[in-house]
Amino acid sequence: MAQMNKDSLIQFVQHVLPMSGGKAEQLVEKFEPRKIGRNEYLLKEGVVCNESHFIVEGLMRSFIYDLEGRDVTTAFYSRAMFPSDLLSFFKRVPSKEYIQAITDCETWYISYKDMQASFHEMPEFREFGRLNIINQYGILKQRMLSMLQETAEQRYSALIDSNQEVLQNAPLKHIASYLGITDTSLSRIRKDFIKK
Amino acid sequence: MAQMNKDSLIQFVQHVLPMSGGKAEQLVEKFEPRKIGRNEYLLKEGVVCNESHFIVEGLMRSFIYDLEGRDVTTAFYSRAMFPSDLLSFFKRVPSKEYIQAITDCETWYISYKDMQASFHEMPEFREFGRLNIINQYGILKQRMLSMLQETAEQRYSALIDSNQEVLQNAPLKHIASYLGITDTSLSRIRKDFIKK
DNA sequence: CCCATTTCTTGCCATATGCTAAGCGCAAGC
DNA sequence: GCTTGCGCTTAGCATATGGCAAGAAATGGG
Repeated sequence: MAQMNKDSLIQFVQHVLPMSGGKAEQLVEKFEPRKIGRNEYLLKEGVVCNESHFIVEGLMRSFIYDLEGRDVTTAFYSRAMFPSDLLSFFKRVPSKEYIQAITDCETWYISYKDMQASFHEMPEFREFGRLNIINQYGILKQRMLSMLQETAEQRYSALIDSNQEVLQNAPLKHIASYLGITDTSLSRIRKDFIKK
Repeated sequence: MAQMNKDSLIQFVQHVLPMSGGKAEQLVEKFEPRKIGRNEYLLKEGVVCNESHFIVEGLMRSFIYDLEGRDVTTAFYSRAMFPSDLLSFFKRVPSKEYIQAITDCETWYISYKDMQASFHEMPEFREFGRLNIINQYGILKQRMLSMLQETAEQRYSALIDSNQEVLQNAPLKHIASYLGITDTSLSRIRKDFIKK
């Protein structure tokens, strides 16, 4: 396997918490490369999430089965994002959701054990970790707001503006459940959309 | 002003991260009491959130004005919750939302500066802080899921089951915008609900 | 290459929710 | 006591979305 390049991860760390390149390299020292094939699972329901992945290339989604057995997409993850069940990872409880690769993916990952060790050894890592969680929270909150304020069509419009990759690779029904509507409705919305 | 009792805060800390009572007392040493009157603002848009409050008694809500100028309730906060704009507090950016007391409130609060100091001095405080943020994330995620999967009526039902205090003190229009519907719709849902 | 499956679209009708406006009850202030 | 404003309900109609089903189009596996 060709040696993967850590640059995107290092740049991401520096973007979250400004620091020297050398320090950033030190922070990500424990991250290991991984390739995940299309349709492969990164995490399954009932399992404690034990790794934190950073996506270099590819697209993933997380989903759950609701009470009626419907597959509900809870998030999409593409380049420079961390697909994981934060609750499961940090609280060491079984995951309630699945995470699956939509396309072939390449990631850098670190185990829970190594992350805890780095938390203890490097104050910058702690700070990076905290800011990263806060950012996840911010993303989720923004999405919550869009559910409260916007129509399904507006949410769809925002999604294709912000993440073309999802549109091109994820099947319509997964996008629909992510937006909180049915695939039928999304198909109609898309039709109206083309006219404009 | 009568001396407020720190027990509920101490118990909360121990609940989030099990530790001895003495250790817990040490953790919350920097928290100061505060009384907030009905309708008073804890935080306003454009201001950097500088304090983290723990509610001992009372009810608050956070809200924003959307692009059309509508008042949208983003959260309710009651006993043992932390009303704050996490993003503003930890990233030191201006808040996008308001936080206002619905009833007279009593809180224990700590300043950003003191919290940072405690983070550096006490590993347990760091761990408590991280778990606390993760828990906030979990609450938000759960609410996101309810928006994706449940009808407005189911969300209303869940709210009155879990937080009677909101129902009794918050005006219907604020509950409605929190649920993502109009006050008209909520009034109808409530009517249907009584029949059952 | 063919078959089976999945994905997407569309039509029909039902239901949920929004918008506007009217009306009622209640509490605050003059 | 009266007015005013607010909170809540209700009605009529418009729009958005869902449920179901059929069929077309694309995809994948042998």
